[in-house]
Amino acid sequence: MSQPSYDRYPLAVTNSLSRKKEIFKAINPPLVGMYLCGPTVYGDPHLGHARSAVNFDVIFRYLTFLEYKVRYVRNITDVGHLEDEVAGTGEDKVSKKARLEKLEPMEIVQLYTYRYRDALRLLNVLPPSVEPTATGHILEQIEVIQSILEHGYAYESDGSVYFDLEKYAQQKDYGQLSGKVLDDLISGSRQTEGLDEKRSPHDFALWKKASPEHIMRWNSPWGEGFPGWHLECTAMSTKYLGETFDIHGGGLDLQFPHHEAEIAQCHAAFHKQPANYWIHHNLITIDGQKMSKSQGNFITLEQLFTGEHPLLVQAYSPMTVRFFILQAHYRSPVDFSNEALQAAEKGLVRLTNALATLEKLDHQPAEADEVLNREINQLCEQCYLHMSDDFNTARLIAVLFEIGSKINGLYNQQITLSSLDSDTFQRMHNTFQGFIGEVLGLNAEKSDDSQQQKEGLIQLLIDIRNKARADKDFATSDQIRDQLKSLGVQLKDEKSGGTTYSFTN
RNA sequence: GGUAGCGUGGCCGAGUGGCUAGGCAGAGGUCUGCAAAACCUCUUACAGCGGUUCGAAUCCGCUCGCUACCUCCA
Repeated sequence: MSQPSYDRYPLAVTNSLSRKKEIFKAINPPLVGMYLCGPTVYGDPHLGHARSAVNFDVIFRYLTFLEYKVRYVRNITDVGHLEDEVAGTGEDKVSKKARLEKLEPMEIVQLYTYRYRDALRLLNVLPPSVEPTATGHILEQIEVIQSILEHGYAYESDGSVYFDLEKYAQQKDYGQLSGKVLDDLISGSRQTEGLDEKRSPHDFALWKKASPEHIMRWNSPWGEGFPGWHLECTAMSTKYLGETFDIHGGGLDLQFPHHEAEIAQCHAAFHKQPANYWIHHNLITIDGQKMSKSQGNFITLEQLFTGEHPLLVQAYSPMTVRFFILQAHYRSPVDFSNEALQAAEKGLVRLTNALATLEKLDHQPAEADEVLNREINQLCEQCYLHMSDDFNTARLIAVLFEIGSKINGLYNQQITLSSLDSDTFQRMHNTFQGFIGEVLGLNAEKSDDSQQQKEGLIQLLIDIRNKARADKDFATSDQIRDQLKSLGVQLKDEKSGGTTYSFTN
């Protein structure tokens, strides 16, 4: 009967293909297919992985919030990602790590896949609908290669298969995503040796012949080998989302060459574009420099959560990190600093305190204040409008702080609670809770048994302290409050005479 | 060199041709046994120089500074 939310709040997304904001139209609503390039699992998850996962988690959550039915595919790269893609001479990243640590490649894959998932769970990132691996889709990748060969955009050379970029660029529109022209690439490329197999240095491998010592190898029509890095995403997105799907995402650093190659492969194999909307999030910098493996300045998530890193003055909770990431728009660069993390930590406390206060409001409508009701309703409306404007979490959070101030005012009785009508109060309640919890995913951890025990103990101390206060034994009451504070529990004496508490770490 | 982008108040970070977010930090106040939290008030910015305009931080040009991609990276 009622129209779905996505019709009421049309979504604008910045499409990297056109470099413009476009109105999002799903191919087959309410279904939405979304693919995100996940990690290559050969090392510990770091801040950059967190940003990618959190940014797209919120996109996934908001689409779902708007009543789309989203199939969200986020892959795990466990083969084919070489150290030097262009020369094709680099070692496979997973293989190299396995060799260095004297482990089987699949042990490396298993170890870092679990670490990645564990870190994301702490960050309250929802699991994707499908999390496929490259090694689990060798057959599909071979099929894509065969299709590209049949269409004449690839060639076999000594047991390897390469994408014929020059031919493709002559006949199709290459470089639409990155704005790069093949001629520039060729003229700007460095001299490389041992490229006899390739017709052009920028032809990329679809299938690589395995050298005798190479461990990760599979049978194929071209002999034993392994798939090229760009290919897996084409094969897996096609399998689970179709030849053309709605949204393809990834980090800005993947735009070229990875995503450009995906577009070329898809056109060459299926004569279709893979995705209607390409969404790229910006990267995290540290002291203004890109965080990267090669610079050695990256901070792993474990280090961030424990504080054990030379650059960190303290530990930061996963929710603080999540909030820090979401305070900036996904297309803006984010520079890491302790000051910024600390500010985020405090801001998050303010927001979650307001959320707790909301639950304490006992609303009994009386005479309505129209100005106030209109104001609250407008704030609620803005939450949708900002998120529907290219997932602007920064503006959403600003509005949530404003609603939080209203909630505090209502609780302090500086604003008359009864002057809100029932609909407005309900809407404020659902919007505030929904956007903080369901959309931004900033909800506090669920309480378990030990949590309940802890809360019982705190309540006991509060009772003892309040008795001391009633007896004007402030030495005792202050001692309880000070010691609880040093344990990370902040007591607050309310005007009404009761005492509440919150956790400060 | 080619391509893309950025420069906002003490800090972080939105946004936009006129209504000039938000958070953190700082100052003062209300409340409180004292605190904490909350609330109120204050500090008012858009690199520089030109141009378009009734009006620009927002559009255009130039200058300076910074970053990313063009090699692997989220």
